[in-house]
Amino acid sequence: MFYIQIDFNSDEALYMQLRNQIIYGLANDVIHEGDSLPSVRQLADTIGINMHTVNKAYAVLRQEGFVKLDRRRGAVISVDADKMQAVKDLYSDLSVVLAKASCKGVSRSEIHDVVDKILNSYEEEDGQTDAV
Amino acid sequence: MFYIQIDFNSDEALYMQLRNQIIYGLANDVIHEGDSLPSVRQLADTIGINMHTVNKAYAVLRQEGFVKLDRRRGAVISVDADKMQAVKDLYSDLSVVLAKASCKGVSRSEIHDVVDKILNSYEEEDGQTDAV
DNA sequence: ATAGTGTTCTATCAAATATAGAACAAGTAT
DNA sequence: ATACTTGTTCTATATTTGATAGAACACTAT
Repeated sequence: MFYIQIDFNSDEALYMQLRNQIIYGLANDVIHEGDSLPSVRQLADTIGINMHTVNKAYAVLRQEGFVKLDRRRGAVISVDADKMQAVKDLYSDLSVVLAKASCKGVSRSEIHDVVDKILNSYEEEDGQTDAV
Repeated sequence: MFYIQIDFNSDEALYMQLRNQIIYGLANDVIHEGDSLPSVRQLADTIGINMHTVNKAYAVLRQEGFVKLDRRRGAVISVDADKMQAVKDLYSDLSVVLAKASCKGVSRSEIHDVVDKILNSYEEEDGQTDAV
């Protein structure tokens, strides 16, 4: 298990890196709805971090509506697609980022190009690899 | 002085809130190239935080190429528009945000709409207010 | 000279991060 | 039933970050 890359020299918190990696996996169709994530202990052992750090990442993902907890199957991918909330979150997440880019002279069309480039990268990835 | 709003109950660091507010001011044309920012001590006193916290925000803004230090005028807005770097930064800043939105079912066109909505809000603001 | 720039140094306190070990209720496997 | 695994919760500790504070420095403006 599996594709997750953790950078121990990063200034980003380990549990946040882990959360992000799982979201990337979802966006790139490497992880799918209904998949079981490894147990907190197992994943912690695999990537060499503490159980509680993985648990925190899972708790965040649950809070954000990406996983649900099935007592028999552990943490299961179950995306709660609250569209209204998602658009709200997107708006606040983008505001600072776009302001910064705009100040730096990145044009509207260039911003749209970057967005498309990122979105296209999801579809180019093959989603058939059984990663978990 | 002036439009800056700090939320002491936010989980976001004060110096980062301050940095963001100044970038918002730039994007919304409330602060302009060549404007002097208040001194670290003065701004700290105005918004009720420590001098070193303001200094850290200024240091970050300098590091990111938004202000330069003029010994006679203090911190002066001077946007170093390194387009290549700005697009790179935009790309990495957007990757997690867009992955999250994409997982939540926000479509490509909806994302572009949010981007345009944010960018349009900059142009709607009048930039004639002498804020500093 | 006096006062004001940003900056740098030490210091302290609170909070966040990561680690560790132990235990719990619930479910699975044998 | 027994043993094991699931996420979760509790206490505890070490490290780092964020925010505060006071002092001082080199430089500039008046």
